[in-house]
Amino acid sequence: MGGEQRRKELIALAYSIIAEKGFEGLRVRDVASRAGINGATLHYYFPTKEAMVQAVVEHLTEQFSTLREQNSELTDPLAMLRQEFADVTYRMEKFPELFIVAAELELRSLRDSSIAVILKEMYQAWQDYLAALLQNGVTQKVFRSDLDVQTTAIAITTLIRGLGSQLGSEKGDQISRIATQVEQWIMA
Amino acid sequence: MGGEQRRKELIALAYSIIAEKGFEGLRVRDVASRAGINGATLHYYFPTKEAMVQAVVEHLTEQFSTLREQNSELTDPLAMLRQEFADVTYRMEKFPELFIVAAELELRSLRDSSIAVILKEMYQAWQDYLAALLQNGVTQKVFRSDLDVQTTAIAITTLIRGLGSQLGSEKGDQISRIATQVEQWIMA
Amino acid sequence: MGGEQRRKELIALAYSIIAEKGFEGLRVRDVASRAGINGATLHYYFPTKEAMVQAVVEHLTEQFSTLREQNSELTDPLAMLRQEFADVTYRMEKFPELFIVAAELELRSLRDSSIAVILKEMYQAWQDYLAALLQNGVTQKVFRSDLDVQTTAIAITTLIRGLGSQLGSEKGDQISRIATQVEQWIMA
Amino acid sequence: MGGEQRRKELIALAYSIIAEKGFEGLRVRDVASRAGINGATLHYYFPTKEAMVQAVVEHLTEQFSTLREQNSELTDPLAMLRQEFADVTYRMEKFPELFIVAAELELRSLRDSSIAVILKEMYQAWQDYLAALLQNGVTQKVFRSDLDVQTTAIAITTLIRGLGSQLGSEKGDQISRIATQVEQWIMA
DNA sequence: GATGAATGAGCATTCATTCAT
DNA sequence: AATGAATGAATGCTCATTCAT
Repeated sequence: MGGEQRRKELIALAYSIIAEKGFEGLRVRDVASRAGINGATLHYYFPTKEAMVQAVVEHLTEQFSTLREQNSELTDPLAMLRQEFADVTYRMEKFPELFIVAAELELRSLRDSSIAVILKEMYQAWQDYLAALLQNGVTQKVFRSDLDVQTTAIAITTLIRGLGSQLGSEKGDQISRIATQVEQWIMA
Repeated sequence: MGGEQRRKELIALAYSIIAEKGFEGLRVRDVASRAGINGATLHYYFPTKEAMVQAVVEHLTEQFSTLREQNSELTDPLAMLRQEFADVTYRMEKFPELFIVAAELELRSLRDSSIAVILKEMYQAWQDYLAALLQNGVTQKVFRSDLDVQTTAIAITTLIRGLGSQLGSEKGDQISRIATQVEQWIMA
Repeated sequence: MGGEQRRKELIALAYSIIAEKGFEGLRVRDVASRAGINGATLHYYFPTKEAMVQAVVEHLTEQFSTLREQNSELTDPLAMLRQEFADVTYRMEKFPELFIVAAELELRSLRDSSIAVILKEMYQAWQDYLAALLQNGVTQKVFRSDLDVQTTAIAITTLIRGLGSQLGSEKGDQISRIATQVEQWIMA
Repeated sequence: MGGEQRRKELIALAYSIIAEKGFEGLRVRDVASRAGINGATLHYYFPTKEAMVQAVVEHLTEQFSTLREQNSELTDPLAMLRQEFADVTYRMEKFPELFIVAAELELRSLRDSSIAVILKEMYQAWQDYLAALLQNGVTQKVFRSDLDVQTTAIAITTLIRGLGSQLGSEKGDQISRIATQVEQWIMA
């Protein structure tokens, strides 16, 4: 449908405006004008600004889970962990908005429980995936036997989330050095 | 000075409002009314809202560097690292706003370079302190010899910053578990 | 167009408020409420108060040059000069705001060069017209041969501008007496 | 008295601010700060802003009548008229604020009858002086016999008032050219 | 005389939202 | 689907004025 297409366009535009200017700088009119439509028309697609934001949240979770689905053929825990870091590095360079918008949403989730729920779910899935991966590595004796997999999963996701929302041109280097460190730490 | 006192009160109030509602929810009028004064009176202390925010930023950096100064008598690297985690845990429980406001500022720093400068300085001091601590530990053979101290310092600060701005009742436990893990990882 | 109509209405209302209360007394809200619309709606037509004022300036120049265009069929210099005074008298009685707003703008032009430019152009055209008229009269020996036409043109326009912004019920008489004097002075 | 001195200083400062920025730009605080005192202190000298403005009006009338008193020894009508133009030229160059503030007040007098009264008195005195001068010249057959002295007096004052509030670097030349013209016109 | 602190009323402007067309 | 026009409720900020000290 043309209508559904436009809706998606609007969501993507709102998404990039949030990345650019934060939630603070998100204006219904701006989203509309970037799409070449009238501000009033936008309300045809979203009854309210809040509804648009909700759609952006959903958009983010989709973006977030896109890559993981494709790498499911790997089985080697270390390779999978490395792939994880590679994914993140790739996304940080290609789609830095992803991390910025995520950070904006995390902050917002402190006051908006509906966002909190969705975000929690999103990050939980990531953590679970990592925890399973790590557990697998422990079982295969690739990773050290005294590893607290749950805590490590939390640590890795938190680390990555934090790195993502920080700025810096040498981000790619940084993350690869951190990846190397983490590997060293958890390897048997 | 009565005037200076009120100024500080206003900064503290703005600070807590930012923690509660984010920058998005910061209203000059709200700060004023919480202080029991007229909105116009606030402009007697701060010519502009932006000036007030700047004062809040300075307030945050002061808050941030308060505790570290007191623990300077320690010399044992491991004890110092543990103290670092203990400090953070203490602050997260007693002054969770600290981390929330910091996270708000981090996001804002993406668009406001004057904030970026101050934050960078603030975190850099922390990282330098940690790096020195870790290096000391490596030299004393308390920490493993293949430790990349710079990267580890970045990892630890990023980890803590990330944990601080996440919510959750069991935060204290989480951080102590992570502390234990990190210890295990970096010890010789 | 309904929209263009309203825009003109707003300009006319701002124009009369300036005539009534001066620039000092011009309030966006007042203009809006006289038009029966919300203050915010006015900003739909003019992005800023300053833009509205600019539109008023343009309105004034249009008003100012309206009559002259109609009298272009006259050729006798004396008749044309008399017509000029008659025009002014007519306008002073029918549209006294014209002169008051013009005087307000003249004062404002001392600090706002964009207004200065427009006013200068407006008055220059008038002076040029008068100078040509006077020169014609000199050539035709209707006016005295030692007449400094440029200076006289300046004197007459300045005189009229000054009279216009002065108040007084007997203005009509005054101007006709002055007209008679000026005639006497410049006639051969 | 030191107090009376300061009062005069404040009036002079308000006077120059009006010349600079118009009534629109007159701020009690600005006047005070230029005098190096607190805005509240100014209210010790003037109960209200309006009272200060009234004092400025009086100041203007004093300024206005200063020069005339000194030239009373002249008796030749033509010399006196020339002196009048010379005075005006001198003032326009040395104290252009005089004419600007006068123009501001003229406009204000349209809405403030108390100012209108004072201004009318001020200009009337000038007109009366000029009318007497002209009448004297007619009697002495220096000026043409068909001169309408009242009207001419009005015309000359209006002309000068108008020239004064117009801007332009070549003002001095302009006024002397006009003076020459007027002389030519009214001489026998 | 002078000031710091406070205030109320007001001001231009912004913004999400509504609705007839 | 789309828009022009409108609105109410805010928002940051200004300013003359007040008053205790």
